[in-house]
Amino acid sequence: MARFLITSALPYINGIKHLGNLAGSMLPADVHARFRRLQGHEVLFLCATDEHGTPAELAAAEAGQDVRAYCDEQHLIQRAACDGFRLSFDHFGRSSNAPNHALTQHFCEKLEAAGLIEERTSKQVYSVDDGRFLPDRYVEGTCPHCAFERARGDQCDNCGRLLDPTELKNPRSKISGSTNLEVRDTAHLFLLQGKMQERIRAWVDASTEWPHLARSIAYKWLDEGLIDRAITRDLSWGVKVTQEGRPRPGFENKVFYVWFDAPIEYIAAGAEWAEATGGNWERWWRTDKGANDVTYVQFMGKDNVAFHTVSFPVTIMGSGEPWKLVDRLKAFNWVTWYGGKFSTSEKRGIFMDRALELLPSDYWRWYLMANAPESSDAAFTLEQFQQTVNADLANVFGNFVNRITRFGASKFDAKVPDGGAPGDLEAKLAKDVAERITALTRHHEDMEFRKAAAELRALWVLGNEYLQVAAPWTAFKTDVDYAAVGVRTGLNLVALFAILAQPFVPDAAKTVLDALNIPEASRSWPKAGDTGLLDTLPRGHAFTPPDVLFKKIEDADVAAWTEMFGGG
RNA sequence: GGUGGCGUAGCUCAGUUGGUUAGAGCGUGGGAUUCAUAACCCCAAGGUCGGUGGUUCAAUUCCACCCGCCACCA
Repeated sequence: MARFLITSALPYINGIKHLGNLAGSMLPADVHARFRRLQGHEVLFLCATDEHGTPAELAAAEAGQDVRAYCDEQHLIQRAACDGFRLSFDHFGRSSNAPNHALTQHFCEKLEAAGLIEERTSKQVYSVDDGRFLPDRYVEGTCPHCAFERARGDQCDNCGRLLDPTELKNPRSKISGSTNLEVRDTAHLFLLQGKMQERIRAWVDASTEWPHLARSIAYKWLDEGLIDRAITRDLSWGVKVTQEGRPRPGFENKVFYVWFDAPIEYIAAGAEWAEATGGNWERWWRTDKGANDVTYVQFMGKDNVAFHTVSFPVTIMGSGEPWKLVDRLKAFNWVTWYGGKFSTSEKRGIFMDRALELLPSDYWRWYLMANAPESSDAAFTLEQFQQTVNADLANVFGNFVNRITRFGASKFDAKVPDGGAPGDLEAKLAKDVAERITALTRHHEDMEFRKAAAELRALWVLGNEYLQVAAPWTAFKTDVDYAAVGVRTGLNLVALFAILAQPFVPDAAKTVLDALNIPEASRSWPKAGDTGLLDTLPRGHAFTPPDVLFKKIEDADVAAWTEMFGGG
């Protein structure tokens, strides 16, 4: 038994996430967490909403809400959607909660003590009417190079040139449209990442288990040289800046930059979990307090790799304290909607809450993992979704469960039949099943989700192939004992298939295992070398054929959804 | 613009440390079956492995350049 700390990239607070966000971090993290638990390992699976930053403030303003109230509401919405998708977080926290404030301040003070923080003054655009400093991209104006009238303060979308907001002609606030702007001096804390360059490089050198892509991204950043980075902003919503536990002089109206405090929430979510459950979070996060044997696995989208391999490690390692660093990481590409981007504003694509209104979570979970965007972006289309789900879940798995439990119920009184003895056919099946379970287990351990799903499907097919040949419905007429072997083996396969399906389709698996009256203690992952998997159910063990597991998606459904979501 | 990833059957993707007939699922066509959600099972057709050059006895697999898509950085 080992210990696994698993985190998913934190969903940002400004609105419910779409299926692409789900497929790229939260869902695979959940599948992996479930798999490790089933193997008997100890797992702490953490996630949280990332709530600070200007986009949250603007979204709140647009909704006509106070930012705190907005985040409270959005957090609950996202949490409900995560529950609906059966994401089995041990804790789903909030970066705006107290533990993260305390830890963020703690890290900053430790970094300062280590000589990695410097206060610098810079010039920034201040909007008098908005009563606030404006982030670069919230200043709009005319490009000094190409005269494009809607250039952003950081870059001109027309000519592509990088800009400084003070260069813009006729600058205005993107927030209010006000032109009453001034350039003012403002002080900020800078994290001296450059000083950590060699320590980070040595750590990346040693991180040989990372995917090639992750290491090359990290090396690219290191090769270009780490840049000292401002970690505070002139905002009110966020973590206050402190010094020796008190408000830092001159920083009373500033907060930490969201990119600094957000990853710290991974740790703080552990502290929140401890508060809620009485658990010991430091045992998971501090190598001096029991976390030495923990394997830390992170799931994220490809855009986030640099922050997880370089920026956040600078914070953690720079503190000089023995915090747990990532051991294994899994990065995903994007799921696209008919080859294009999901878009909230244009109502393109399906979002988590809407998806659950259409179909149970298992349908989405299966499709998104069987087609996970592992090697490149993966296109989501309703047609492909319909075909995959109908074929894999309804026809191959669901129908297998249905055909054998119904036959067993009608001919053998809904009890696991006695009589007969397994022969060559069953021996061959046992061998094939064992080989595929070995492969399936390896793919889960390697976090190869597409391959794991394909392997699981292949196992289900083995069951159908077996029944086709054993044909207990034919044997029943002439050789009841042989029919009994077929039914008994088939029922054991049902239980086994459901056990193996739990990480991907937990609800359906539970329905099947409940229908077969399989005790909770007997639902764990098979171990290498387990034998007799096809004859574990006691003779006479009663079961109830479950209702149809997966209803098929009809063409009319697809047509209606296409209309609804603007597909194609 | 720089860096990295990707481009393989109608669709979604494996794979090839260079080597006889390039794989899977879906979709399509045919067959078998009736326990089952008109499901399952078997068989078949389908690809000049993005393009152009190069290295090699041999390249889809290595190299160069080009085209297209994606991401990050500037």
